[in-house]
Order: sequence, then structure tokens, then C-alpha cells
Amino acid sequence: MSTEITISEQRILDAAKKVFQAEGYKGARMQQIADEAEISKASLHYYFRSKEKLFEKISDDTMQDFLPITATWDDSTDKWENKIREFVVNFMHFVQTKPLLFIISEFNRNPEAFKQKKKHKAKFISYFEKLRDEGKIKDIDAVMLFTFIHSLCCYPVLNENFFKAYSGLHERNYKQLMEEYPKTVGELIINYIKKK
Amino acid sequence: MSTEITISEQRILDAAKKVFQAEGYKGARMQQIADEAEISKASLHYYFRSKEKLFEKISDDTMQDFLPITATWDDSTDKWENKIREFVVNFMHFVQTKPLLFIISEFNRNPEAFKQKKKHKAKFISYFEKLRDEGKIKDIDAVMLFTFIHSLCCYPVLNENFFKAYSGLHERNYKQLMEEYPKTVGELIINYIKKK
DNA sequence: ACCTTTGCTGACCATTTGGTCAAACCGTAA
DNA sequence: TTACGGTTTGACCAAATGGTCAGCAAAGGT
Repeated sequence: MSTEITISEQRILDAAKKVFQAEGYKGARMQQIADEAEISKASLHYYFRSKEKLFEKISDDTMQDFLPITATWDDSTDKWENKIREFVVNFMHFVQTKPLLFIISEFNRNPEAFKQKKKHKAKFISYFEKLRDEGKIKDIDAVMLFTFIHSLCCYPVLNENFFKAYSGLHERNYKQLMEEYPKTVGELIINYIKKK
Repeated sequence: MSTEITISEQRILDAAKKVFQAEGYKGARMQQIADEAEISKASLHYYFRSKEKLFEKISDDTMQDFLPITATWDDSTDKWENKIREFVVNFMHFVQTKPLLFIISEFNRNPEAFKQKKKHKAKFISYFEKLRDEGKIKDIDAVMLFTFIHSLCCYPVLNENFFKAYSGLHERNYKQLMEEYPKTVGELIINYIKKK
């Protein structure tokens, strides 16, 4: 079967995620990925014809993994406050766990390379526009809200090292801050759109 | 004088900023920078011994340019609300104008390379901790606040292309959004820490 | 036992890249 | 005119890099 994933293939994908995340696309070396996967460089090219194909595969997989999180904005009886809390926690966990940094970097550098520009905003936007039209929240711009949540969830994780050095926080303090962070972000957002 | 900057040197710096910003450190090519500066690659190395030195110079200059903005948190009689509004506008303009993207990327990739880790947070933190202790604002964590402002100001600009594709916004809509953005961010922050 | 497929590798290649160097260029002071 | 110091460059180099290929070994299938 063509959809089966061999052990070697999985080792390569794990290694590639690690190296791409640490070095970026241009900085990552095929030899380094091969070493990390304990395999020869020729084998690496046997499974993934080129560096580009390998990057694409990881990029696609990661984006695919994100889809379940957007399900937050499907119909359900949860209060919107809880949906926001849930989304922020899940989103931040995703950003902390998955190799998003190099994908975003590459995206910024070369947007054309990404053909299927999945528009994840649709569900989010319509969910909050409906709430607004029903008068259940303040009169806010849903796209602006979308931007706020993304910024707050992604920035401190994606730019962890820069942020640490820049703010003078050490590892321990940063971790401590990040433990409370999702909860506080949730409350910030809720506080912003809740009718008083 | 060693502090004088020749025309060629300036041309190189401008070209390098452009290329580094567009391609990242690893992706930038010395030849491309030389071409952009309309100069030979050998001349480029005459002024800046290595790619690393050139990067360092630009990185240092950019960080230096940021200092005036932090002056917002010096003593002055302005209301804190106005200081926040002013800072957000200035900060976002800076991020939009200066080549921050590749510096942050490189910083994340290789934090040790940056020796003088300037801690800009000091003034900001003490300013808001004082306000809090005086009971003029809510009981918030100043570091958390620092994180919020940075995230909100930097993310949508640094990851412009990713954000656009991801959210499905086109150029026009993005620009329109970004015009109101600083103002709205300011109000979001003020709303969060203002005593009711 | 023989053949075919699949996984895997060392050796090799063409190209790119950061960096060097001797020589040329050019304004100017003597 | 000449000598000199700073500036500029084409030609060149060693190292690194993505990628190729012929062939080996193991696992079935017949």
C-alpha cells in the first residue's frame, strides 16, 4: 500500500521535524537529517526525492493536525466563554508541540510555495459574527479578534528565545509564566468582548 | 574617523537589510547583497569581513534604533493610558519599518550568538508595578502585560504572509485591518488593566 | 534453486557559497 | 610627474551541499 508508513520513513519524518524546527528550511542539512534518523543520505533521498518534498510532507501533516482544533467553532451547546478558554489552551498546546516555527518562516519567505491555502478563519468568523448580531457580545470586528487570539497564542511560543532574552526572563520564570499564560489570555479576550 | 560611514558602506547596509529580511540569514547570499548594492562581492568583504560581521552590524543598529521607543516608560506626566497608546503606535511602526524578522529568527535559532542581551523590560516592568502598587490599575502581572503587548504588536506584522494566507485576508483587507489595529490593541490593553 | 522486488548504501558529481588575493584604479599631496 | 593610501575588482579556491547511481543484501514468490 502506498499509504503505509515504514519504520524508516517515520524515523526520517521525526528527524526532519527536529532538524527543520531547529535550523529552518535553508539551514537544515539533508546529511544532518540522515544522521539524526541513523540512516544514509542516499536512503533519505530514496524515501523523499528532494528536500522540498520532505518539507512539503511535514508541512502538510502539521496543517492537517490542526484541523481538529478548529472544530471548537462548530455548533455545540457550550457557552462561548468556554469555547474561547478551550481553544486557547488547545491552540497553545499545539504551537508548543508541533513544528510550526519553520513552517511559518518558510511561508513568510515564500508564500507562493503553499498552494492549498486553507482558510481556517471561516468558522471562527461566522461563529463570532453570529454572536455579535444576536447581541450576546460587544460590537467587535471578528477578524480583529481572530488576530488577537493568534498573536497572543503564537508569539511567545514561536519566539521563545528572543522573547526570553529580550525580556530578561530565565528558563524557570518563562515556564512559570507560560503555565498561567493560556488562562490569562482567555480571560483577557473574554473581558474584551463580554457585554458589561 | 572610524565612525564615518562611506557611501558604499551605506549602500551595502541598505542592501543587506533588504536581502536578510527577505531571505533570512542562512538564505541570504553575499553575492545577492553585492548585486543589490551594485558592488563587487570582493568589495563587500572589504567593508565587512564576513557574513556574520555584516549580520551583527545590522542587528546591533536595529536594536539601537529601538531604544528611543522604550523612553515612553521614563518619568513624565502623561497619563498611563496615553503612554500605552503612544507605545503601541510607535512599536508597531518600528516593527513594520525595521528588519526585525530575520533578527528574531536568528535569535531563536542561535541565542548564544547575541552577547549583549539588552533587557528592555526593566523600565516597562517597574513603571507598571508602581502603578499597580499605587492602586491606579488592576492587580495584574507586569510581565504578562509585557508579553501581551509584544505579541499583539509583533505577530501580525512579522508573520504577515502567513497570517494573510491563514486568515484568507487579501492585501487590501489586511492593510485596512492594520490601520485600525494599533488603536484597537491600545484599547484592549487599557480595558484590561483599567480599574472599573 | 532462481528470480524479482524492495530497502539501503558508499562513492561520486555538479553546483553553490563564503571568502581570499594580487593587481588595477583613483584622488591627492609633495 | 610621481608616489602613496584607500578603494574596487576579476579570478580563483576549498569546503559544503543537494542529489544521483550502480550495486549489494535480504525477503519473499515461483
